[in-house]
Amino acid sequence: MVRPNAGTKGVPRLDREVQILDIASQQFGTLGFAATSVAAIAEKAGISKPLIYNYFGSKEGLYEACLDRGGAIVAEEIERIARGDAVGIERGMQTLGGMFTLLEPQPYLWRLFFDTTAPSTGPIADSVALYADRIGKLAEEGVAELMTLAGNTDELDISAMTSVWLGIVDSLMDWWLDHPDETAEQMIQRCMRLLDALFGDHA
Amino acid sequence: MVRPNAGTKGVPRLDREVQILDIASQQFGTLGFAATSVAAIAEKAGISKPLIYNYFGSKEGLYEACLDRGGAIVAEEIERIARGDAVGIERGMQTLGGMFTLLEPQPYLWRLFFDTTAPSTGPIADSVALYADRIGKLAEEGVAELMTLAGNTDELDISAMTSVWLGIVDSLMDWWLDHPDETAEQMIQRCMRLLDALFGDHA
DNA sequence: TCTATATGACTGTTGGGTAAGTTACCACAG
DNA sequence: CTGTGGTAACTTACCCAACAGTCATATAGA
Repeated sequence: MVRPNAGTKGVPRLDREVQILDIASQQFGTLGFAATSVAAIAEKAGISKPLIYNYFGSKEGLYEACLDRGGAIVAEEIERIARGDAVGIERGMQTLGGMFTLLEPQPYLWRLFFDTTAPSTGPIADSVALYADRIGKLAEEGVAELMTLAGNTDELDISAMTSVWLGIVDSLMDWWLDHPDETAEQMIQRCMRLLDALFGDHA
Repeated sequence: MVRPNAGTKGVPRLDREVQILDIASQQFGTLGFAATSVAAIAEKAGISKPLIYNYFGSKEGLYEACLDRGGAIVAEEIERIARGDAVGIERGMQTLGGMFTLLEPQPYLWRLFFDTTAPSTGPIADSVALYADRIGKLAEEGVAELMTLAGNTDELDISAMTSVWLGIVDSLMDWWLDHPDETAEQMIQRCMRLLDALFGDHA
């Protein structure tokens, strides 16, 4: 039987993997794990489904690979900023700015770590937890610092405030996805203005 | 053929509908639309799947019914508070308090309106949009008020701030779901303390 | 007997995952 | 400079489980 396209493209595995990860990250990040189909990713990449399974083993394996690639750069950037000497709100703003700059071409990467439709058990949950924890830990550390300065060291308060902070970052990333023409710099300026509106000396 | 249970329960339709809506709302609200299966709802209710289809027509119809029931009370409460004379942060805190009190037994109801796994086209999207808009409009109105007081009337700024505000409510509801022993009153007190930590006169 | 309440058993589709084979290319023996 | 065998890249066609949705039928009570 004639299979006119089998094996004829000759794209090296590593190149193909990068291409697949780019497309998969975008799909997972915008639609969520559950709503993303492997077949759709294959079609967007112009290849067949089995090639993806050959390279990544399973849908979860593919998601994990996306996480590993995206998580590394995001966590490193946040850690870099955490090593600086900014504290409280200032540290928060620096972190936000770092995220905007880092994720300028692909704000959806942020959502990989907090996708509620990802499986909550199995190896993927561990992997998600790893990065979510790594990011969450740093967030919690920053929040705890701020709260301590304000004289509040209640653990549940800190936990709730961390959740709120991550929710704020989340919603800003969502908003950015809905306004793709905004540059990172514009987002940073906008956040400054929002902060001003909250903390400026008005009644 | 023997069907020992068919038609023997004699539960009036309205009672059954309420029971189904209770269970469905909880499942949709905690797992999301996509991850919830009608069969699972039927099993939890101790009835069969066709009865649900008989009463609600489709999975989307069931979701819509959940929305209508939940949306009505949530939107009304927010509107009630909006009619009051609180403005700015104060109005925000009152709204939060109202939500906590209203949703004390079922914080997951909040998530029905902002479920990203719900279909984005068709009648369900309209229904979701209806309530999300109704809630979003009031949020935007409150945010615009606050921003105007601070001298900022930029539309995109207001849009972003509204998104952040809804994200804050969202993350507090999520946190509450993870800490089911907290009472509404405790949540309100906690939010007060978080607000203090942010706006108190510390360095 | 008529109607509301209810069900077991089915269908069709979607989507994750797989088996088996095809094509191109490269290394190397003759 | 040719065959020949191994391997990497790739595909078609399929399997199977989960799940939305349906049909025909059964029970109980007015």
